[in-house]
Amino acid sequence: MDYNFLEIEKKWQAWWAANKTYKAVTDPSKPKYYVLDMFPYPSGAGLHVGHPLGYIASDIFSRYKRLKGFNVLHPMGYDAFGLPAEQYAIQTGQHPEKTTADNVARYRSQLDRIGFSYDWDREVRTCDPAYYKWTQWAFLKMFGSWYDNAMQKARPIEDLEAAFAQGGSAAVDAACGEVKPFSAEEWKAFSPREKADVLMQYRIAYQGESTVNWCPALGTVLANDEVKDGYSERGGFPVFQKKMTQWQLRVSAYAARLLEGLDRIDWTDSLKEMQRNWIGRSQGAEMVFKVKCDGASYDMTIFTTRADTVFGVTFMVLAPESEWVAKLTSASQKADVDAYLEQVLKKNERERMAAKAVTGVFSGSYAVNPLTGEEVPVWISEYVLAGYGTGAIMAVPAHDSRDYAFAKKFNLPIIPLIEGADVSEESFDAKEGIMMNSGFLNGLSVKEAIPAAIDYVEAHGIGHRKVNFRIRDAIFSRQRYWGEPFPVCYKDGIATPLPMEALPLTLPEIDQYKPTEDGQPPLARAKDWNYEGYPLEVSTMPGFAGSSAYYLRYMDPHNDKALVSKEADEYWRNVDLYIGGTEHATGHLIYSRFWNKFLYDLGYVVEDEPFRKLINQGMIQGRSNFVYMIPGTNKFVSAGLKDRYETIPVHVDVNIVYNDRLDMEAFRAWRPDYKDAEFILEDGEYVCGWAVEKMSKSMYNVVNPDQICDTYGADTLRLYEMFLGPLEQAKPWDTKGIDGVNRFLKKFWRMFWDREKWLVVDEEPTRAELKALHKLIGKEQEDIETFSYNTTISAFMIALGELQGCSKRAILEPLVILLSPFAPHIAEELWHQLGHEDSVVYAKYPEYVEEYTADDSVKYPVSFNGKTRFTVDVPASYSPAEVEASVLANDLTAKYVEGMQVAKVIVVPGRIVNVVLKK
RNA sequence: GCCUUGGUGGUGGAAUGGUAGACACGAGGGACUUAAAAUCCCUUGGCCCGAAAAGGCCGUGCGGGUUCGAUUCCCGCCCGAGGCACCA
Repeated sequence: MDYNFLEIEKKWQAWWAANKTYKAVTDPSKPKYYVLDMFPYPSGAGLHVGHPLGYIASDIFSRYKRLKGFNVLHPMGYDAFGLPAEQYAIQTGQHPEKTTADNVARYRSQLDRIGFSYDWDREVRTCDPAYYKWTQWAFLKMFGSWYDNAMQKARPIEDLEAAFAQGGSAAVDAACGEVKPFSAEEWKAFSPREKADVLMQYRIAYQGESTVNWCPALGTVLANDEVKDGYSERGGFPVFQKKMTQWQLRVSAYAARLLEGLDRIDWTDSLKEMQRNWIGRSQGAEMVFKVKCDGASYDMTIFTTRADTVFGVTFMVLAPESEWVAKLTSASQKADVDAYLEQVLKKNERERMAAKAVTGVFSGSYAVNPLTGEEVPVWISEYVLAGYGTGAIMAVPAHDSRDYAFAKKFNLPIIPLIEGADVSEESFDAKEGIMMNSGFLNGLSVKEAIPAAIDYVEAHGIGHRKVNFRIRDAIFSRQRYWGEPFPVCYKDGIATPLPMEALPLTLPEIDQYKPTEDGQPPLARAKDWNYEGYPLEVSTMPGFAGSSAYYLRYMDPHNDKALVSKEADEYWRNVDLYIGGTEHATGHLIYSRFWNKFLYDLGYVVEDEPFRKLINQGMIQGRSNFVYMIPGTNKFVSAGLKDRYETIPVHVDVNIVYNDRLDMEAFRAWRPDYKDAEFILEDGEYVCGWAVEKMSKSMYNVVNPDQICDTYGADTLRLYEMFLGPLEQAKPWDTKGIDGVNRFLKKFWRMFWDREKWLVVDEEPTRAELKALHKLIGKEQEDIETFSYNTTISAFMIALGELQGCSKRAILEPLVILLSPFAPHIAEELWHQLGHEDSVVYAKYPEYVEEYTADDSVKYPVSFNGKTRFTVDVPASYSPAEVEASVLANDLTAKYVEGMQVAKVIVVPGRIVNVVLKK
C-alpha cells in the first residue's frame, strides 16, 4: 500500500466527525486542560497559509495533553461582528448576516481540511442572538454596578444607593466621574432624573462625555487601540478628537488590578511590558495652585511626578480642551486665545502628532507658586493633554524637555535646580543629582527630595500623594449596524435597562446600512425600534464586546439560563494555554481581563485572570518573487544578469515559480500583457529574485493551505508549518522546503509497508532500537512542553534514521502515538492498521525510560588550552579521575604537551576534557 | 527618544558555558532506469597545504571583558523587527 494522503485524510476526518472523537465532557475524575485559540474574524479572503500556524501549535498541544491523560477542552468559533462585513453591506446592500455566514462556511471547510481536534459542538459565533444575549447580559450587569475603591471590587448599584441614603456622597470611595458632593438628605430629595444623573457617574458601564476618536469616514467613534498613528486601524481613515457623549466602560477603575495581575500569569515579558505601558502607572502628587484672573481667584489642581522641582516652576500650561481655559482667559487675551483654540481644535489627530512646532498662547492669568509665593504666567498649549492628570501642569523648563522647548520658544525663564546641570542647551531630565535653588530641599539628592517635597506639601495642605494611570475608560458605543444592540431604552430621556427577560434584544432589519439623513446611526432607520413604547438606544457595541468573554461561553455554550453554569466554570475555570497574535496586546487582552475581573467581583466566575499562559505565534511572512523588466519593452532579464541592463523589478505570482525558476509558459498565460514576453536567460533558465514581505494579494505571494493539502496533504502542511522555525518567531513561508517533511512521512509509512507487503512483526526490540525510541520520547516531551516543535520534528527524522529497517510492533506502536499530535491522519490510519479499533487519541503516551538512553561509553573531546585536538572513548561509568588518567595515558597527549607542562586537567562529566598547559 | 526583541552557511534554522552549523531545503556528484518521476548513496561554512590520506588557519553583527573554554555571561557600539510616543 502506498501512502495515499488524500484518501487517508478524508477518511479519518469523516470518521472523527461521525464518532465525535474530540467531544469534551466535564469529567471531575480527570484533570482538565483548556487550550484556546484566538477565534478568527471570518474575512472574505479566506485563510492563507499563515493563519493556521497558531491553530496547529495549539492542536499539537491539545493532542499531546490528551495522550498524557488530561481532559482537554479545545473549542473554536468566530468573532463575527465587525466592520468589513458592514462596509461590504453598504456597498452591495447584502445583509452582513449573509456574508458572515458565507465566510464562516468557507473558514470551516478550510479548517476542517487541516485536521484540528476541535469540539465543534461548542462552536460560538458572536453575532448569534443566543450568544450575544450574554454579551448584553454582561453589559446590564456593568450598568447595574459601581466600583468600590475601598474594597477594590465591583458591587451592585443598589449598595451605592443605600450608602448615599445613609451618608451622602462622602459615604463611599468610588471610581466615578465629576460629582458635586451631596448629603444624605440632599440625595433623598433629588428628583429621579437627578438621581439617575448622579448614578450614571458611578456605573461601570456609563454614558459620559469625553474626548473621543471620531472617524467621519466610518461614521463612528473608535477606541484608543483601534487608532494607529492617527488613522483608523480598519480602513485607514483619518481620526479627529471630538467631545461626545458615549457609552463607556470604567476600565480605569481596574487599572491597579490589571497591572498587579500581570505578575501572576505566564505571558511573555514583551507582552506584559506592552500592557504595563498601556496601563501606565505613574506615582506622584497632586498639588493646588492659586490662580488669579481679572480679579477672580481659584484653586487649580495639577499632577506632577517631580514634586521636588516646584522651586523651578516658571509658568503653568493648560490643555486647549481644559475647562480651566474659559475661566482663566483674561479679557485682554480673549481674542488671542480664541484664535489659538480655533486653529488647534480643528486639526485632526494625525496633524497634531505630525506638528513638531511648539505652539501656545498666554491666557492672561497668573498662578501663585505655593512654596515660593511667586507669580507665574498661565499659558495654553496643545502639548498638554486634556485626558491625562488634570489637564493642567506646572512647567519646570530646566528639568523637562517639553517645558524647555516651550520656554525657549516664548522666552520664559529657566531656573536650574540641580548642581552642575548645564541647561543652556537642553534640559536635564534625569532623576539624579543634588538639589539647589530649592529652599529646604537644597543639598538633598533628587531621590530624597521627591518624597521630602511631597511630605512638606501634604503637611501644609497644599497637596497629596497620587497615583495616576494612563489607561482610559473604553468607549463602548459605535454608530454602526453590525454589532450587539444595547439593551437600553429611554424613559423621559433617562437611560433605563431592559429587564433580563427581554434578552436577547435582536438586531432589527433595516433598509440600508448607512446613517440616516440627519446623521443618526443606522439603527435609527429601524421601524418600531422601541421597548414598550420607549425608544431604544441606536448605537451598537464595539467588536471587542463579543470577544471579551467567549472563552467562558465555550465551557457551557448551550446554557440559556446563564453565561456559564457554576459546575462548568468550577471545573474548567480558566484557559490554561492561549495562543494568538501579539496584535491584541492592548485591545482584546486588556478588555477580556477587565471583563473577567468584573464577573469575578460579582461572583459569576471563580478565577480572576482568564488566561493563565499565553504564547504569541510569530507572523508568517510572504516570500515574494520578482522578474526584471526592461522598461518600455516586453523583455525580462534573469536575476543573475539584471545588473547588465536597466531593469525594474515586477512582482510575479509565487505559484508559477518553482525553486526561484520561472515557469515561462505559465507567466505568458498569467496576464494578457505578458503573452508575448521574451526572456533573457542564464543557463537556459529564468531565475527570479525574491524578498520577504507581508503575505498579501498585491504582492502575489499568498499561498493557500487548501492547495498545500491537495498536493502534499494536511499532515505535511502541519509538520512543515512547525518545522519552519520557532513558534514565536516571525518567519517567511517558502514552499520549496516542504519536500523534506513530506519525505519524512513517506519514510515513516515505509516502516510499515513495502509496497503491498505489511512489514510489522512481533519481535523483541534490540537495545539500540529501544534507545532510539526513548531518546525520541524524552526529546518530544521536553520540546512540546517548551513549544520547540521544530526540533521535535528533527529528532523524529534522526530517530527514523537510527531505526532504519526496524518494523517491530513494540517500536512502531509508540512511534505512531508520538507522531499523532503532529500528523494525526497518518497516525490514525497506521494505528488502525496495527489492529486498534479506538482512535489513537485515546492511546496512552509511552512512558519514558531514562535507562534505555544511557550511553555505554562516552566520547570526550579533549582540548588543550581550550582548543579541541582529539577525542577519547571511555566507559560511561568512569569517574572524572579515571577519565583524566585515560586521557593522560593516550599517546596523542604527548604530541600536544611537548615543551609544555600540564597545569591542570578539567573533566566535565559527559562533556569534555580540557588540559591546561603552561610553559 | 523610550521599552521589548533579534543578528549563526546559498536558504529555513540547531546548540543546559563544553567538538558551532544538528535537522531540512537548495546545489554538485553517483546508483537504479530506454528516459523521466520516485527512491537510495556520497560531497557541501571560508581559506591554506597536499597526488591522496592527513593537517593547519579563520569563522556565530562590531569592539572590549570574565573564563582553562563564550553563539551562550558582562560592558560599550552598529543594524533589523515589533510596541509606545508630547502621559508632566
